[in-house]
Amino acid sequence: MSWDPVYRLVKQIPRGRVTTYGALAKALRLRGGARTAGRAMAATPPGKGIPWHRVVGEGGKLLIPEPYASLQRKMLQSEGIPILEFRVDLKTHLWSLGSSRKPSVKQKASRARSTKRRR
DNA sequence: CATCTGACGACCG
DNA sequence: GCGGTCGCCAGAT
Repeated sequence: MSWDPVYRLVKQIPRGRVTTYGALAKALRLRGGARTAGRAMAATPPGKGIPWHRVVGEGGKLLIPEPYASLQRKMLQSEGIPILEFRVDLKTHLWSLGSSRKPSVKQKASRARSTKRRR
């Protein structure tokens, strides 16, 4: 598949270092941009020795959903990379005084498809 | 073959 | 800072 170059690069990330999807995409000139790099990781076949956990979002943010997220944190920490993460889950627990936002349980249904593409 | 789906990120209000 | 939109395109159905 066309992910080969991506995997090859990711495999070269030295222990204790990380990179971002955007950087990856840029380095490889992926036409789809960071997103394509992301898909490449999502399609990463396990057991191939590909250190997918060393690829994070721009700014060092961990974007992947569970159950990978916790695994990734664990692996990175075991490599000596501290994860700074304090902050409560404001998104779901913040009570906006008075009015403002409502904490409804609405799913974020990932990024809503653009207006034309609704289902 | 047609559609839907996103491990993103830049931009805008 | 936060939520929504847009571009982009390889797989899965």
